[in-house]
Amino acid sequence: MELSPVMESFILHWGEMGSRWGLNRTVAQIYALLYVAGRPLPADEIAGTLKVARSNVSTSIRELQSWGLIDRTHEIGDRRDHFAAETDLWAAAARVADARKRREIDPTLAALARCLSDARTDDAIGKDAVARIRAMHDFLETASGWYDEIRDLPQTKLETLMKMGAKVARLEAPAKKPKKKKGKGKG
Amino acid sequence: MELSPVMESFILHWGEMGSRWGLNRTVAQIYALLYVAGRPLPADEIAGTLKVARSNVSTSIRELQSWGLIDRTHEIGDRRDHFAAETDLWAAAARVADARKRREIDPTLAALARCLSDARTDDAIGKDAVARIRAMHDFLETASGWYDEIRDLPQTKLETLMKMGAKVARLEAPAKKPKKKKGKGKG
DNA sequence: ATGATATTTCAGAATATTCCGAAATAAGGA
DNA sequence: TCCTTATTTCGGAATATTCTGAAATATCAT
Repeated sequence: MELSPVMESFILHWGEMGSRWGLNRTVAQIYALLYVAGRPLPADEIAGTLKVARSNVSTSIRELQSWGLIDRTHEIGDRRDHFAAETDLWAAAARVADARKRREIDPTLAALARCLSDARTDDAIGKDAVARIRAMHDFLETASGWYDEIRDLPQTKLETLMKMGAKVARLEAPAKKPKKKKGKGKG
Repeated sequence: MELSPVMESFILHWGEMGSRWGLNRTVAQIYALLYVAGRPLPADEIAGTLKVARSNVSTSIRELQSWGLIDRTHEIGDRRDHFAAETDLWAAAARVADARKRREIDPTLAALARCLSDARTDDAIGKDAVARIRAMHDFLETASGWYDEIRDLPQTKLETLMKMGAKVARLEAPAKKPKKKKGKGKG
């Protein structure tokens, strides 16, 4: 596929961004390419356009599939697999978030729980240290639970919720002395 | 500092986790150590406990400071710097989120805006491709704006908001034909 | 079956990141 | 100032990750 200057720039920037979020450059670039392309592309065309090895595309495609970010499609008269990006960005973000939670947060929570259980037979650790580990466990668990609450909301409901959020932000906490409404830090 | 088995396990797991979130292992381990230690430690003690080079601690400390995750303190009669972890996990998470937004999201948004502006003079790119790039830009901008809305909320208000979230989740969207509640993918 | 095309696997090369240790710099006290 | 201690810088070693190209495997048509 022929890349226009802007498409190329888009793909490059997205590759950069992706690599900061745990995907590698090629994986992120492939997603970006499929996203701008707007039509399913076969693996060899991806390799040719991005100038990477065909085998690298194969591996990266597999990774994108494991994140649920692309679909495999077919065209009549063409035996090759074609791949299309998930273009609903809400869905894409939700998939990445889901996957990261499952891969990173959940195992960490389990490890922390194990620490807490082991702490009972560890007589070299102080009560306060255990309390801090518990605080971390509980923090992650709470955040994780909230995530479960909101992950299935469609965009429209999230918008409703966010509007509520703006209101909630303005309700002063009952126990605290209300401070005059001031420019809530805009940036 | 003498590490008990559980403390060691905690530090190791946290290092693992941190490395998946863009911090390197040593950086994450130092944070974990300072977090469980519950008191400020000097750099050489950190190096000794974690068995890493003193210089590595120096570099990692600087990184932790750039994330706003540790404070530098002093003790009388001791010329060395001491470092203490931010133990308020809400604050810590907010700092990391802030920093990542500033370092990753904001520059990406700027790059996308530049793409959109350049697209006007790029006659090789299609209207639909530009529209998709715009969709991505707008998505990030919206998410970014929501983040700004909620980042200053204290935990108590977030809790209120989350309770609302659960309610919002149950309101069916008015415009769309309500689809019979089916097993909303629990896995 | 056989040949043509598509895809995956994998060893090791290329690259990037992390880390150490020596040397340089900074800061305090006599 | 000079000596001592604390910290940082930085070249390159150690390690980890990514990528390639060749070989293996799979799929389909004849």
